[in-house]
Amino acid sequence: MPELPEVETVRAGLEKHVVGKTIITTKQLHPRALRPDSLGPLKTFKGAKVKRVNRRGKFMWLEFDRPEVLVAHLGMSGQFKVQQQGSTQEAHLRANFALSNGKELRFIDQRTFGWLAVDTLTDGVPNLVSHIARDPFDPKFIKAEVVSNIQKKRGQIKKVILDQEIISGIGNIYADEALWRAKIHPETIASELTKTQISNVITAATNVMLRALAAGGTSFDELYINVNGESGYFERSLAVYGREGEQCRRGSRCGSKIIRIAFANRSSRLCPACQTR
DNA sequence: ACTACGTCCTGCTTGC
DNA sequence: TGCAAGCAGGACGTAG
Repeated sequence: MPELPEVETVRAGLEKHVVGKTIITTKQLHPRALRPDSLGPLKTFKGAKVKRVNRRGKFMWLEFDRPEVLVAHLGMSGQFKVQQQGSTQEAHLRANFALSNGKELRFIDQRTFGWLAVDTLTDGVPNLVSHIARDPFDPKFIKAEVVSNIQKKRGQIKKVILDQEIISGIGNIYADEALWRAKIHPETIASELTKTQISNVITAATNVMLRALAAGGTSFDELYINVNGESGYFERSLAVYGREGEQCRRGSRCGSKIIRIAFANRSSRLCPACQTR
């Protein structure tokens, strides 16, 4: 599942492979590939030259030599690939942009939770992204402010850190990992935590995402952009996600097994010994 | 204003 | 063996 590290890997890949290229033709292959509130069709970008690729949380956008930007969210299964023009089409190809260098930028999305949109910027951020909070890697992210905002919330801490309007970039996997690292039970009410505990959660989330980013970056294929959330990091370093029934990795003192509990129609994974309420 | 839940979707896994 | 139910999950709309 693309969370911040995966989206950042895609952003960096796009930056490397499409900045400076001009979009020659566009093709939308699925009705939901474009958000209904998009300011226009994909062909808005015909003849546009890519200037830069930006990101906030899990949202990214391409900027061109014109006011319109292409906003993208990968949803659950979205991918970008840069392939040779005319090469075999992927099964779930949703949109295609022919580039000036003989390649194609392809948006692929099996479960169609992802989307593209034409938008414009206000103060450097697309209007569709203006409600999203800064992520921990944003130079203007102010940790003390976020800690303060989190402490005002009456909801469960996991719900709060998944709220993209409070802190962005964290998804279900990194939320579980961060809470395990900070030894906080996901159902703890945010306002009942100390500032230090909340600060520890944010630090843990930042660190776990940094490590994932490093792993994703090294496994990045030079020839095309392909991120499906399955970087080597997932198999080696996750402490709780996908590890229910297995031993807690807290070292020799904790012999507990990772459990799974229901959370908002989904699941949380945690160590019942390390993460008490 | 805030919270909780349903909805969108496809493919893999589980269980009868 | 075959089929249906369960599960995965981000963001948003709506109901309470």
